[in-house]
Formats: sequence, structure tokens, C-alpha cells
Amino acid sequence: MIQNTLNKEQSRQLLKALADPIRLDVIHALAQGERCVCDLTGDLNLSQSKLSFHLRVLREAGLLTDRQSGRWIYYRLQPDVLAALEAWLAELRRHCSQSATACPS
Amino acid sequence: MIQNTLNKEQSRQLLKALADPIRLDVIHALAQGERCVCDLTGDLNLSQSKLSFHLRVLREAGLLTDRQSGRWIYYRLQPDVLAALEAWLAELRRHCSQSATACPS
DNA sequence: TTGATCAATCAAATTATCTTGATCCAAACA
DNA sequence: TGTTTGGATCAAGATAATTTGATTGATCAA
Repeated sequence: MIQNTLNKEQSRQLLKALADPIRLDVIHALAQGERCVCDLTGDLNLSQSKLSFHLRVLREAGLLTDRQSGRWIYYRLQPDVLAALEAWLAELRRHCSQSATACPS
Repeated sequence: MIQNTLNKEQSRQLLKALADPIRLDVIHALAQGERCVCDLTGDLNLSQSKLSFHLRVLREAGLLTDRQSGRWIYYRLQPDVLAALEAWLAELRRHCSQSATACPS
């Protein structure tokens, strides 16, 4: 996902993906660097299928990529996608910033 | 909510609040300036209680404030909260940016 | 081969979120 | 006063997201 203008659906998916404590834990764990699923289950104390579910949400939002090596699957962050969301948010804010005008009481 | 460091729960609420098309429509409508609920139902073509539900989510996340005038209730944006979320996201990204290191295959 | 391990996926159960329609309360106006 | 209007809230139902446990396919080692 190499682009910095997100469409509505992409930004919605990203926001939803980030709005979950377990998934933020995953992201923080991966901030140290690439890891395989087997290590993550231990690090985060999650069942295999629960972790797999959340990895999928993050991957489908574009925040993670995976690669296979032997029988392990390694996940890593895609930090440019965070940057794209930041840009999206900045644009939203720019659009909203002149909005303090009140109606007559 | 005058602060620019959000805690986990606040950022989660904000992300969740923004991850919804109807609520983004509300935000865009309010980007023009303050509006009363009665106008918003018409602008956005939403039932009264549906709109009220989404306004509450946005208000509880801190993105909107309301004030009463006569029998109308006016909502307006709180753009500094968007800025706080942007700062939160920037911090997350900063934390993630050196994470491209791969494990040996 | 056979057996073990890693990780995705599926179905069922649980939980959270959203929608709808009804009700309630306060403000305004007759 | 009674009545109307704006809007929050509640209870029920509908949808969507999450969790759990079981199954599956692939890879590797014995």
C-alpha cells in the first residue's frame, strides 16, 4: 500500500484496527522489529487463534506485512501506513479548524 | 479536554468514534460551524434518535461540545482534540519507525 | 513414511455496537 | 394552565465484532 491519500474505507479500516488494546499491543511488540507468530503468542500471552484473528485485521488494514520462512511466519510493521493515516487526520483537522463560529443565541 | 497527551482509553475512544461513516458525516457537517440537532437531522437525513446516538459517541470521545439555547441544543467541533489525536499518532509512528529490521531467514 | 509443529481458517458462542420506535422531560407558546 | 417542539434516553431487535475450540494444510525432523 504505497500511497499517502487514503480513501474513506481505508481510513475507516485503519482507525478501527488501531482502536483495540490487543492490536495496539501487537503493534508495540512489533515496534521492536519483525517477529514470528509463535513468539508473539508468548510475548502477548494470547491464544494462537486469537492472535491470528487480530493479525489479520491489522494486515488487512495495511499496517502489517507478513513473510514465510520455513514453517514460521514473520510479521512486521508498515510504518508508512501510519504516516498516511496521520496525513489523513491532518487533512480532516485542517478542514475543521475554522469551525468555532457560534450561532446567535 | 485541554491536554495533548491522550491516555490509552481516550485515544481508543477517539479512534473508534472516527471509524464510522455517519460520524464522519456529522463532523464534516459541523466543519461549517456550530449547528443545532434539528438542522443536522435534515442535513444528514438521519432519524432523531439515530443522530442523537452518534452525537453522544462523538461528545463522549471529546470531539464535540454542546450548549443549550432555548429549546435547541447546538453542537460544535473541538478541533484541538483532533490535534491531540494527531500528536498521539505521531508518537506511535515515531515509536514504530525504526522497526524494519528483519529476522534471519 | 510418520509424527510433531506452526499458523490460518471455520463454526458456534459470546459480546459489543447500531438501529428503531416509544417514552419522557424541559422549554416555549397559545 | 394545556399543547407543541426539540432532543435525550430506554428497551428490543438487528448487525457486527470478538473469542473459543476444533480442524486443516504445510513444513520439517526422525
